[in-house]
Amino acid sequence: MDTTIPKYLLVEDHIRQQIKQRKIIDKLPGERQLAAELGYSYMTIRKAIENLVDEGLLYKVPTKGTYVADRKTQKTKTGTIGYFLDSRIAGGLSSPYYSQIFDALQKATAREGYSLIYFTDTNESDLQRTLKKLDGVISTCFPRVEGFIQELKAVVPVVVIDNSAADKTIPSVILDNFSAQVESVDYLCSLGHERIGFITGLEDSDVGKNRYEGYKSGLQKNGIAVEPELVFRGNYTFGSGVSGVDYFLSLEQRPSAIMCANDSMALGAISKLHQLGLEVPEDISIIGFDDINVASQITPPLTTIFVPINEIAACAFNMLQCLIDGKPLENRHIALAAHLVPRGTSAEVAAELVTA
Amino acid sequence: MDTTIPKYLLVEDHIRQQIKQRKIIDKLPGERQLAAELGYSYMTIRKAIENLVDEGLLYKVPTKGTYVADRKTQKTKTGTIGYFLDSRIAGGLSSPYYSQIFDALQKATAREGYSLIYFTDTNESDLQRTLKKLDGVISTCFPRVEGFIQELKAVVPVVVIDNSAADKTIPSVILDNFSAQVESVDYLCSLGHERIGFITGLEDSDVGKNRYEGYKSGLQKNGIAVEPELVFRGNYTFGSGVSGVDYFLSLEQRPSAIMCANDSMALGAISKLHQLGLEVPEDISIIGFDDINVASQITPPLTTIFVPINEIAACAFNMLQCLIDGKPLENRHIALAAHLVPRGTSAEVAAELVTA
DNA sequence: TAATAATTATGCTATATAGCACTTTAAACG
DNA sequence: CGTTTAAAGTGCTATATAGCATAATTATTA
Repeated sequence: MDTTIPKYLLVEDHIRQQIKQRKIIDKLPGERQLAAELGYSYMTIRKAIENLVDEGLLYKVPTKGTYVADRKTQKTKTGTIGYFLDSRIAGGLSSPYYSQIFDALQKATAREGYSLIYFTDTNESDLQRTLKKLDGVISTCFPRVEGFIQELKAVVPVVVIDNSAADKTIPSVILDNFSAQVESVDYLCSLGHERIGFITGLEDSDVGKNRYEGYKSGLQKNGIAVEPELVFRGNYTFGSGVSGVDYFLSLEQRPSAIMCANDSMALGAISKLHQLGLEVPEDISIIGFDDINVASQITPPLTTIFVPINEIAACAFNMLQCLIDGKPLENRHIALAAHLVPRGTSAEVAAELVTA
Repeated sequence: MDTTIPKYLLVEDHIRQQIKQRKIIDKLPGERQLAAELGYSYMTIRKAIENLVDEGLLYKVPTKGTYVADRKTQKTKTGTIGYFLDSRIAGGLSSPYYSQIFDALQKATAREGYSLIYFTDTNESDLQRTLKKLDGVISTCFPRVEGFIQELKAVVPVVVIDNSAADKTIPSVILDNFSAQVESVDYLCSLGHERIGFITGLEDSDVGKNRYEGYKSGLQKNGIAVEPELVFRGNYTFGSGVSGVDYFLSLEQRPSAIMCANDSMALGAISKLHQLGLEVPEDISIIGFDDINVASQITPPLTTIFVPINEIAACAFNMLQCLIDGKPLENRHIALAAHLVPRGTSAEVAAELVTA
C-alpha cells in the first residue's frame, strides 16, 4: 500500500484506465457504487470525480449520473475558433483575398462574442496546444491539406470554405465559380470579343477547375470554339499574370480580352501591358476575379467578379456554431453566387481587332 | 435564513465582498478561523475557497495560507496574446498596412508557440471575456484610444506600436518617421524637384506629426522654403489622395512632386492624375510611405518608404514576452529605421517645370 | 544570549453520516 | 390493465472528526 499517493488520485487514475480500456463507455457507475467497489469513502470518490469533471474528462447530470465527456460536444467552451490556411499560400494572411476573408470572419465571430485565432500547418505539439484553445475550426480547403483537415476534424468541429472537402461529412461553404465565369464570358461577348484568353488558377482544386470549366462553357454557350492556345496555366500570383501576357502577346493573333482566375493575376497582366505600352481596355480588356479592395483603386478600376466574402464568413461561422452547439444543419453544403462588376478594364473590342 | 442558496456560495460571496471592500488585501484568515468567524463548518469553507481558487480569484500556498491572486502575475498562461486596433481605422484588418502587421505578428508569435487574437474596442463584457483568454496585448496606439489602452494595462501586460503611449511606462516600438521623410525630400531634391507637395496623415498622433515635421525639415535642409499652400491635410485614405491632387492642381503653380504620408493616399493621387490625363512620374512624381504589398505591383511601381514590419512585430512581441515572464526590459522605447525604395513613380523634374 | 525543543498555525487527506430534490423503477391498488 | 404510491437510484449539501506534513513562532534549556 503506497501511502505517498493520495487515494483520490488513485481513484482518478482508476477511472481513467477504465475509460481507456473501454470498460466504461458512456455512463459511470453511481458514486456510492464506486465507493463500495473500490473500498474508498464516498467523499473520496466524489473528490476524484470532481477533479475529472474540472479537467473535462467527465460531466455530471444531476439525478441521472456521471458520463464520459465526448470531446467535441461536451468540452467547456473556450469562446474561440480557429481559421486555418495552408502556409504555402503566397502572401498568407497579408494577401488581399485572405486578409479580407479573415477580416470578415473576425467580424462575424466577434458579433457572437467569439474570438478568432489564425493558424497554419505547424508541428504536432503546437497544433495540439492550439486546438486546446479552440471550439472549432473554419478552414480554407485545398486537396493538399485534406489530411490535415481530417486531423482537425478528429478533435474539433470543422467547416470548410473555398473548396469542399473530399470527406462530404464536413460541411462546406463555397462559391459558384462556374456560373461567375460564364457571366464574364457572356459580358465580353456582349462587348464583341471573340478571342478571349484565360489565365487559369491552380487546377489542383475545384475552385481552379470550376473557373476554367466556366470559361470553356461560356465560350461554347456563345458559339465560340475553345482554343487551347488561348489558355495560359497560371498560379494565382501577380507574376503569372505578367507571364500570361507575355505568352498571349507571343501569339500570331493575340486575344482581344483576357480573363484572369483571380485579381492578383489581373494586376500582373495590366502591369505588363502598360509596361509594353499597350492600353487597358483600349487594346486589351482584362477581367479579374475576387474584387479585392485594390481592384477598385487602381487605374483604370478593375472589372472583376464580386465575391460575397462577408456572406461566406457569416455562413461558415453559423454552420460551425451549429456543430459546436450540437444542433442539426439545414444544409451541409452551400454554394453562394458571385457576380460580375464591370469597371474600367473592359470595353468593346477595338475596331481593328474586329476586322482582323 | 435563505435555504435556497447553498452555504458555500454564501461564503464565496462573503469572501468576494471582503476583497472588494479591501477588508482582505492579500492574505486570507486561516480556514479554521474563517469557519469559526462565519459559523459554518470547516469543510464548507474549504469548498468555497476551492471554488474561488479554481476561478482564479485566490491561490493557496500549502502550510502558509491563502492569498488574493494578483491577476497579472499569478494567472495560468493561456499561450495566446491579443493585437488591438481601433475599430475606426478604415478597412480594419483588411487594409494593406494592418494586414501586413497582423501577418508579421502572427508569424512572430507562432514561432514561440503562441496564438494571436485580433480584437477591436468592444463592449465591456466582451472585452473582459476576451482578456481572460490573453497573456498580453500588443496595441497600435493612437491618442484617441489611450484610455482604452490604460484599461488593457490594468489587466494584462501591454506593448504599443506605431505611436508611443502617453503613459511612458508602457513599452513601445515605433518607427523613425521623421528621418524617413527627410530622406524622401533629399531624394526628390536630388532629382531637381523644388516644389514638393505633401499630403499629410492625421496629425492627431506622433506618426502624423513626425512625417510632416520630417517633410518640413527636409525642405529646410535643402534650402527650400516651406510653403503652406503645398500642404494638403489628408487622413490616410485613398479618397484623400484623390482630393489632394484636386487641390494641388487647382494651384496656379502645381508641385512637380507629391509626397504622401502613406501608400493608400499615393494610390489615390496616382489614380486621380491618370484620370486627368497626367503621367506619373513624367508630369508629377509621387512618393508614398509603408511599402504595402501592392506598392510594387501597380503600374508604375510606387516609390515609397519601406517599413520594417517584420522587425516591428518581432521586437514588440519579444518585449511583451519579457513583461509576461516578469523579466526586465533592456530598452523600454525602441525606434526602428525606415528607408526609401525608389521605383517608377519618381523621376527627374520635367524640363518645362524647371524653367517655369 | 544562542540553540534546541515544543507548540501553534496552515493547508491537505480521509472517513463517516444524514439528509435534500429530482428522476426512474417497481409495487400496490382499484 | 391503468393509475397511484412507494422505493430505489442519483448527484448535491452540510457537518463532524482525526489525523498528516510543513513552516513559523514561542518556550525552554544550556
